[in-house]
Amino acid sequence: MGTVLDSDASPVRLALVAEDPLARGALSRALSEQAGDIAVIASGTLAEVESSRAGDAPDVVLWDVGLHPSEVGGRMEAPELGAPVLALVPDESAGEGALSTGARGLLFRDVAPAPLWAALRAVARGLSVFDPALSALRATPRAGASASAPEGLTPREREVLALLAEGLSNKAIAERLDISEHTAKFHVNAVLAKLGVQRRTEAVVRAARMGLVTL
Amino acid sequence: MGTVLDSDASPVRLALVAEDPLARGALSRALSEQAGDIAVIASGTLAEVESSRAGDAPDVVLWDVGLHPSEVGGRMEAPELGAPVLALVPDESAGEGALSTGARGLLFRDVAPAPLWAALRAVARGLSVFDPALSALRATPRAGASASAPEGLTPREREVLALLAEGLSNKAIAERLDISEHTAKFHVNAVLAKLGVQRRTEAVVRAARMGLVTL
DNA sequence: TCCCGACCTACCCGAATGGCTAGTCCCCCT
DNA sequence: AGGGGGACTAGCCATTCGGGTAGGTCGGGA
Repeated sequence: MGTVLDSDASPVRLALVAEDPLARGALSRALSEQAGDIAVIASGTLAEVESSRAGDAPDVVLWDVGLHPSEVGGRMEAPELGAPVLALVPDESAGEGALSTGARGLLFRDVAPAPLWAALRAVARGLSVFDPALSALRATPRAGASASAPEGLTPREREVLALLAEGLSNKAIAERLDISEHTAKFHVNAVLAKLGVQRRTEAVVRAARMGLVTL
Repeated sequence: MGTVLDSDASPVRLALVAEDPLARGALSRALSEQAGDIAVIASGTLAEVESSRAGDAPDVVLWDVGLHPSEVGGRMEAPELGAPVLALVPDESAGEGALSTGARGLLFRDVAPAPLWAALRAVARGLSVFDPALSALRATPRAGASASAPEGLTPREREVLALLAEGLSNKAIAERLDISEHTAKFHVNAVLAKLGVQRRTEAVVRAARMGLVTL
């Protein structure tokens, strides 16, 4: 942070951390298709990136925790590279772990490119960024209250439920998830069925009562 | 989403809401110095912007709650312009209030330009953005936050709102209140209008957040 | 007295919703 | 290799919603 000019134009220097080469490649490729104000200065597994640390530290670390973060080992080990970490998680449970390791932001792994770029820049500027569906985790100790039935609900359905709780219409949900309105309806129906209700409003109320979503 | 290019290049359409003309001017000026991918399509006080709503809705609302949001009146009234709201608050206490009105992001008023741009883009993409010092909020069970405005809502409307929060259809509400379905719709519409929402689900969420109903 | 607000009823119409059936990928598990 | 499940797309159809407009009654305050 210094001159006036660096305010926005200065490229964001990014360190990309992912154990899975495939995921790393996909992210790296997607990143490179960017206008150019995001520069990948390091990429590799956690060990690789931490060792290859060449003089200049990144502005932000994009950390893909992978599909099965729990299998990796006892606890999740977050990158420690002197920069805020934006974690990509497969689901809510992984989000808790990532947060506890100090992640500054939390997005789902399948986030669309545009939001990802925006999030990276925001985190690089020192902000915290969350997917709305994950923002409930913030500082929430999650007192084992998971009790309810997240089971039965697939990840996609939980995602839809979260948007449902935002009061979005099917069309809006479709746009947000970048799927067809038909599919959005499909998922909404699945949620309604699994929650045993007829109306989306009911679904939101029940979900809120069960702690599936945070209003 | 279609081409690669639209992913990030598409300009963000912003509505700027601030009661204080000075603050508005400062923000507006700062905004205009931007590269150009943020277009201010509306600017003014809450009332002004909400009324001048010209056809196309913004992608994001930048809302400056001012220096003394508590003095304004009993409760904070958030912009409801069909877009996620990024609130600029003077301190943590104001943050709680802003959150309870549904703000999607929370930054301090004196945030630097760069983080602000980044945050605006992220919120426009559907993400939640917080200043790290504020991200711990939300966990607080909206202590004094309730206080809200049962005023504005007539007794009958509050009654309808309660049934709305049960997920009842217009017909069901009509039967429960022993009035015609037409009348039920009438009251529901009144509630929607007074809460500033389009969908009954939204109404329930907002009402819950404001403490008007208990889920 | 007259006006106003709360409350109630009614009709029209386009959009949204939910319910149903059906089909395609893809991946995992047996 | 085959089965099953999740994610996605699709069309059809009846109902519900939401918005707008246009009334009606009643009680209280100006």
